Amino acid sequence: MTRVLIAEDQTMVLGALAALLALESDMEIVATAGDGLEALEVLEREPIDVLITDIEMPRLTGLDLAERLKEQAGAPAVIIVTTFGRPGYLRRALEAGVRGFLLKDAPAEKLADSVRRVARGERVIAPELALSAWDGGNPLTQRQRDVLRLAGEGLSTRDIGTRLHLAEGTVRNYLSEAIGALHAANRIEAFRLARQNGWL
Amino acid sequence: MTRVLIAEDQTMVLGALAALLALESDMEIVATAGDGLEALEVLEREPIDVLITDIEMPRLTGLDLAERLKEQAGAPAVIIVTTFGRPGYLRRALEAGVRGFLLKDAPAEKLADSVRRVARGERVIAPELALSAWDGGNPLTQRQRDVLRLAGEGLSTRDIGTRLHLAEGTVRNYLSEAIGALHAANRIEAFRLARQNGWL
DNA sequence: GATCGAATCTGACAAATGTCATGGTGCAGT
DNA sequence: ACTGCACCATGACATTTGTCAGATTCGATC
Repeated sequence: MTRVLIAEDQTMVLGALAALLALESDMEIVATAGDGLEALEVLEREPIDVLITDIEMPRLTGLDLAERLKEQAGAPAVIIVTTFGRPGYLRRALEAGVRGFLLKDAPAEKLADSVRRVARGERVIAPELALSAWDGGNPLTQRQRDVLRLAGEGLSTRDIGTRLHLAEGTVRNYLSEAIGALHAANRIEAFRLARQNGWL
Repeated sequence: MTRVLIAEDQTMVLGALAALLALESDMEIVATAGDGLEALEVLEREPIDVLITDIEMPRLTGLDLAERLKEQAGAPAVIIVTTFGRPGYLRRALEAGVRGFLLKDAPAEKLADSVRRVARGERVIAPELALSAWDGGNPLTQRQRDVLRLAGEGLSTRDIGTRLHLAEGTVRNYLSEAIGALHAANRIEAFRLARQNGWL
């Protein structure tokens, strides 16, 4: 009997996924969690074989969760199930020792199948992403990311400078570099590209 | 026996929702669809009592689908199930004669319950949104929306002008108006605000 | 310890963006 | 027919944003 924990912030999707796996006679849904912190609490008091988790959740994301578990002995095998196949996400997940990485676009049957594989020690990576993981890392430096993230919220150059304790010219420079690195035309496009690729 | 059709582009979520409703003995999942057009095809050849649909889907969105069905006689009752509780979405849905509007944040049991209610002719609106529907309509004019949408993709003023056959000054003017109408500081913030509220 | 490269900062200048004043068109109410 | 009002459209002007050349720091390599 494989003991499963599911973490997902959209309650309806969480319930639906639980219903889906509950149909499998060799699995037991021990508990469900609405975010990463709840999942950690469950893990403290229950032995879990496989943790299925979304990435984008409040308080603690699935990636942060996986990174924390990597340190611990006796941690469960982790399967990430996400909407967004951003290369940066997959890369980070692999570095966190995640054993499965699936897209919500994949057929539903794939999930139970993946749980069994991962429980056996295998790895399961969404095939459409398997290649993209190694086409280079993040093209942005730390500062470029900082600045671009704030620009994406609609802050002006001046406000970004104030927030990061930088001169306006410096902020513009980082933005310009980021725009160049991403082959974008302006800060808006640069932000969209970086976001799409999980580089922020 | 209530005959149900589900439209949702994330295959795994689709499968999970189907599994969830299949547990109910008084419902039959007649078919599932990956987008709005597929749903229309099914509706042509199968009698359906209740259509459950996501909003953001490729090719034909759930809102467009609902608007088309409004015209037709013998159309099914429609329940929208969406991630985003944007006021503009709810307003448009209500105008399209939708009978249910739920968030994916709602508990899973709520779904089967809602299907039964709308099948009986009742309306089901996510309580946290019921109020927000009437706090004023869309503050943007058609042209402001057009321009803002393109600006949000990262196009320059010049490119937007070319695309819409407008002078650059005109484009800047609409953007300026939109920025003012939304109390934003620049086009980026304006885009974010408009998007969050479903005004695009 | 000299050299190189990468990342962090900055200001001057050019280009794009935001504001404002103005005019045109169509439509509802008088 | 006239008035008021909302929306569409434009160009002149001021401000913000993007580019570029260069200075500084710090760690890796020879």
